[in-house]
Amino acid sequence: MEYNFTEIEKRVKDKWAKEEVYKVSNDSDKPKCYILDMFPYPSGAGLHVGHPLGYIASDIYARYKRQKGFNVLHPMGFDAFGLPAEQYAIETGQHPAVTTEKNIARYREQLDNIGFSYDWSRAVRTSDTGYYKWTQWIFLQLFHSWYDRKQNKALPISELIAIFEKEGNANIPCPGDETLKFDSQKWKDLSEKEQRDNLMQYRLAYQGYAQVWWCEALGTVLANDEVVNGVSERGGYPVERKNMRQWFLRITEYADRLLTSLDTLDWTEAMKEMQRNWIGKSNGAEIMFNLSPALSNRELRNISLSFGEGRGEVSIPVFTTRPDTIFGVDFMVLAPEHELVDDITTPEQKQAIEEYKTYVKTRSERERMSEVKQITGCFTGAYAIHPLSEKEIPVWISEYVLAGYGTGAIMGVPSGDDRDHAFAKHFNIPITNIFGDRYNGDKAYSDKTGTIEDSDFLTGMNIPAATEAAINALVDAGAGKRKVNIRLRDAGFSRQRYWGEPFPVMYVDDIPYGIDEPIIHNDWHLGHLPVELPMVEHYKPGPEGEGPLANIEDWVTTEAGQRETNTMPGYAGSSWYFLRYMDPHNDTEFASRKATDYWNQVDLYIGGTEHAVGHLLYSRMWTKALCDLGHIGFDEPFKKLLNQGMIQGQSYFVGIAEWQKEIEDTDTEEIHVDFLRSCEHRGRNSIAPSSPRHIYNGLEGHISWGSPNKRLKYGHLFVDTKDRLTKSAYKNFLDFIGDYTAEKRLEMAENQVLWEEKLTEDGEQYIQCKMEVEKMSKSKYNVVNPDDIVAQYGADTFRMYEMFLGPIDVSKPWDTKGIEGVHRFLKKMWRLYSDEQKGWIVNDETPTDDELRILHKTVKKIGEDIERFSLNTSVSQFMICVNDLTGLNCHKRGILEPLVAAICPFAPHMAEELWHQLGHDTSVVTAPFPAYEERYVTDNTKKYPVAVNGKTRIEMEFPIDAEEAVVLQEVLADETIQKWMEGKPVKKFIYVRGKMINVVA
RNA sequence: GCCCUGGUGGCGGAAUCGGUAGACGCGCAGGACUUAAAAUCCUGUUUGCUGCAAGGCGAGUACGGGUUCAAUUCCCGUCUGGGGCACCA
Repeated sequence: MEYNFTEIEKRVKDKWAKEEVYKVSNDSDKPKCYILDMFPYPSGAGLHVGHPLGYIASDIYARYKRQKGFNVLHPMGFDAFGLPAEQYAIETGQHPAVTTEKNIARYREQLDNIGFSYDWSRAVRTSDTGYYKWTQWIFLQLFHSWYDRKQNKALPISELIAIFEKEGNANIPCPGDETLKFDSQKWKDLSEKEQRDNLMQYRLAYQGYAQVWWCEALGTVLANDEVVNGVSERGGYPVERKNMRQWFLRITEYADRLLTSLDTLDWTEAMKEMQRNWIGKSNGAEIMFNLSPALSNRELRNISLSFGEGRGEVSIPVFTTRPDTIFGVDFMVLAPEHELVDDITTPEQKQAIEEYKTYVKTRSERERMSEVKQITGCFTGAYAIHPLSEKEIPVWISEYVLAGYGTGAIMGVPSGDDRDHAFAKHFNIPITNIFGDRYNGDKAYSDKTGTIEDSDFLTGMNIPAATEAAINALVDAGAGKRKVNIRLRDAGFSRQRYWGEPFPVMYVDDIPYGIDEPIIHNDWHLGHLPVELPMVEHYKPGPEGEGPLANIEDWVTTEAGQRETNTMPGYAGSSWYFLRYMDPHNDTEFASRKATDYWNQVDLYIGGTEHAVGHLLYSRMWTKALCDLGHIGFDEPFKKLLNQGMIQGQSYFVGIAEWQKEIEDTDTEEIHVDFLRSCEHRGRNSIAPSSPRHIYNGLEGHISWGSPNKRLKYGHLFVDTKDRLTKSAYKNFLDFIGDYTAEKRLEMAENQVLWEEKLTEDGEQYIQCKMEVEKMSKSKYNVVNPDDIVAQYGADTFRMYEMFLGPIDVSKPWDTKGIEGVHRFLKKMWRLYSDEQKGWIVNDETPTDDELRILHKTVKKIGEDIERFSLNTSVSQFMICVNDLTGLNCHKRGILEPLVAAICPFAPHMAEELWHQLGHDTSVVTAPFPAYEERYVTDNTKKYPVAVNGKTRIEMEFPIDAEEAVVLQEVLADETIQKWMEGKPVKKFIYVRGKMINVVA
């Protein structure tokens, strides 16, 4: 019987479903193992071959662990709220719930097709009310909490109120507003609104202001993704930054813990490094620059900031990591949004500053950070006084200083910082050199070595010493303090959108309350979770850029108060979903403490690096907060993290031909290669210089091919192995596109294509295409659907091929060319068990030592490879094993039965079928992973490469336990070795047991 | 721009802790079986020089340096592909 994968896989899948083999219990004597995939966002494009890469790897690991005797939790679900569904709703009028449902059904089908061992009874979707009820509940816990910096943990806000009533906030610095100070009496005298405003400055979920992309024409707030080249993607309307009241999560309070507990995690160093950089903790100083009273706006005298208060002037704080360069300050730069800009600008500069600010409103943060060559800025007319030298320093604004980072102002040290240097050069600001000969006037000296020069009392000191001395002097002068800065910002948690979790918040007299607070909860039926997302007729934004929910008057206005109309962002649901899988149907808690204690941390989490700082940082914070508040017993969600690389698509491009008639040299005419009509234009045409003579429509002319920059849609389906589109493939392409009548297609294929001069090996005309590797995406017409591959080769081949492509953490383009080899391997393995003519051929003969060695070495390597996630080499090892056993003509049960159990994680369908045919009633899924015996995997001799002076010359065989003296003697006796020694004495003899031998002459 | 990461035959990749570079697979070339095809099997396949041949000599892991008896692996610099940069998920 031959390997009929279609029939086998169907039968096996039905069996698994019927017997519920993947159902996981929370009660087990076995050790637990929690293996999780980052759940997908179910987009309309469906699953493509890139998605399953990580899923297959985790599935192999999960199946392996299960066979190794663990109780394995391996769930899957859907991150179902999000912008694309809403965008699609805006375009087509279909409700996101409907399209999301459809997309999830499609994903589920595609996932099932690949044979994953998920316990689907535990599946979650973030958009289900039964799920987001608990997302809202967690939000309320954060809202009702504050962060105690002394105990280093989140505590209920009620405890904070008790402290305020007793002693005010003297001992509790306010994270939201450093200047906020009150004693117990003052607290008690505050109105309800004032008290709650103050509490808001402490809450872990709080309201503040943030800039968003505002599009006047669309009347809506846009995501970064929806802004392309400074205009809205939809419609191309102008956009600008606008300040809006938003919800935030106070993740900055967790910065230190997020940083230090990274050390407890088994993540790649790169991933930890990215998180460390994102948190961006740096030591330095905050330095106050007072405005020069003589030269700055006199009305300012009454304005003052917290620090530097009492100096009677306006002061601008800056943060710097290089206080040692304080005498190199030649100018100051404020972020254009800085709150003091309007106040300090002189009347003469007012107009210029306003114009500049208008320009900056159109710029994204990304552009402002990355476009370093384009230097812009504007002088405010104000001057600051250097805190130590008392020199006057011009105050500028520029887009390269961001409002959200540090204090939103910097001291410009052009001789020591590249961007400051470029700025000073561009605006002709004189540069003070504080690095002596190391600054040459052309390029800033930004190295952190050497001494500081021409800097008063710092002159001659090295950088650490100068840093200390500078800080001390600034502190003495009352103009500075030591400061630790973090780059991490509080996370914006509101979206002016429809398709997300509604906030469990109501406004009473414009004061936001959690709906579980007495004012809402006690008197009305409204105080219960979930706050369900209401149905809407349309997705138009509300007034003033509010979300679509603001349009539903009946919903917004309740007896208890006005509802919050923002919704939560995509990462809300995904920040805690790993907990829900542990107890997915619990309707009294987000998950029982028993369940979270049992499953505990995720033992292995697999997903893409694109989530390195977003999702992974927020879910770590949520976990810590839930732990602090006593809801779970661990404060890190993902013990081990593995990143899968991206599978990219192959896109094909063709050049447009330009044809120049022989008769009139100047008159060029573009040849209408009609299929190019279905190609998307990309970039500019450039005409190749060569112009071979060509006959087209009976006229002779010159042809020049443009550079290949027209996208050949779905090119990957039609080109041959040499990236050529042949005439016959072109006909298929036309049929596939289906835009033309059959006659027209024939006409196009026959007459309207300019084929290359040469023919293929098979004598066919063709066009040479150019392949480029791009992200696999529907919009690039290069997606490959796993269903097609599974239909053609089977799920087992697909699984093994995805693994065989290379290490899971490396990105690579999808290429089907090698899949035949993997498929051939499975067929070859099948033939060890079943012959096409003879049928089942497994016998009960006693295995030979050679056969046992092959098996045991394979089992050992597979186990080790899975443990270190080197799944591509596992596949190779199976191939070697099957090749060897085929060579030995081995059909023995003693060898082949363990082999089935070993390949089960990779090719579960085939394994199940063979297992059954081997006579087992139970599923192979529960069969123990075979053990290996040491005696079959160790060799007692080793063929050593023998090198002279590092160059390998011969191979010599020695017992594995050979003594060095014996080896030395034999090696030196060898003729070839003697020849290469050229009679010189042995300087050094290197014998690494089991590895190699090197003689140094 | 900043942070992270990759670069090895015609192609995907292997070499796990510094120890024989190119395992395994694809592709290609030649052959066997077959009326034929499919399927299957066998041989060769980094490159240059040399040899009738077995073989021999040299070069080679993006590029340029360095450390070492020995470097794909460690260090410094350069080029280049990919991901992220706070409202795509």
